[in-house]
Amino acid sequence: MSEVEEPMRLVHLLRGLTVELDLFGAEFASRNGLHPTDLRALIHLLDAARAGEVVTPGRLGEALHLNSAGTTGLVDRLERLGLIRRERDPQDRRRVLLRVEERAMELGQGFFGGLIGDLLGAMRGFDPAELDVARRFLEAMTGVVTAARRAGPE
Amino acid sequence: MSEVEEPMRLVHLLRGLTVELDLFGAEFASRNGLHPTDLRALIHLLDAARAGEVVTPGRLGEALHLNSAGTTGLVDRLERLGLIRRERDPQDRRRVLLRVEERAMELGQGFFGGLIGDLLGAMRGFDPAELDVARRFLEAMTGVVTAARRAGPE
DNA sequence: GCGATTATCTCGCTGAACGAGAGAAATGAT
DNA sequence: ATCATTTCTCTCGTTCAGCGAGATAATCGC
Repeated sequence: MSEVEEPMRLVHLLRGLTVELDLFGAEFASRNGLHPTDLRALIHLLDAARAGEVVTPGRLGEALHLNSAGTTGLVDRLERLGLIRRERDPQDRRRVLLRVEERAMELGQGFFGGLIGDLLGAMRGFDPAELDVARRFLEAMTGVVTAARRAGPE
Repeated sequence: MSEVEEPMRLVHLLRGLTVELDLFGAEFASRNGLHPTDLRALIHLLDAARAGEVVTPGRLGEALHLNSAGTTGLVDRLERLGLIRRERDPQDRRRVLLRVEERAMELGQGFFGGLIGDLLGAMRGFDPAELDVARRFLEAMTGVVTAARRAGPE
């Protein structure tokens, strides 16, 4: 194996990993009557809820690159599924706050819980120094992709 | 930082990385008038072409989890875009072979080329032993996700 | 040959997401 | 204070990816 092969193999591993994660999410979504977009929205809402942030339809649509009409449809869907609740903001009554229901938390737990546990389990096969290398590596790769995205894929 | 925090941070890094890669792909796709499915199909076709394998609509649809009607639509789209060409298999004239056009190769190069170069560049900041750790780490994580997917997300 | 199987495509439909724009509430200038 | 502007959400009508059902055509097994 030459010295060029090893990094290239890592690139393919990265790609393969993202494909697997996507498929995992897609299968979970379809089992629960969710569309890919719904799952992405749910993840975003749960992240925000955990960070103690308030999400409005506008912000959600922005995060998912949906226009306002599509966002309304998405919020309607999530509300119909009992995952979120609309609530007028008393401070600024133009705004609607999206409250995450208990059911959404449970669903998120079902999605992430098991997988995260397994990932953490697999990480126990690495010592702290190795995990630190992995962290630096992932940070470096994420930085590259983020930068490339900002610059715009040519 | 406790010892539990570090692995959890790695989980979030992994997730963040896949999100960034997805967004990168989605932006590239929409810039070129492609749907997410079209890009996934293109990647699949280019991979197969590089491996010297022949792809038929049936196999492509299977890989992307589309039914036959959806697959026909997808192939129509790709053909209309001049990315692939339909060709009857002379051996088994029920089958159609999907030939990848030059244009698709160039498009794939535009998508992967720059990003891969940047990723390889960033990897030069790691010595061989570290890259080996990263490889083992990614393989372990991929294994977990693949296994979880087969078992079925609960 | 002839029925069963395989591979692809056609038809009609559903629904996610879009563009355009309406409607309500807040903000700022005069 | 009032009126124009801006902000936020939602409605309407449309487009199009993907689905289910089934038609069509070629191959294979007996």
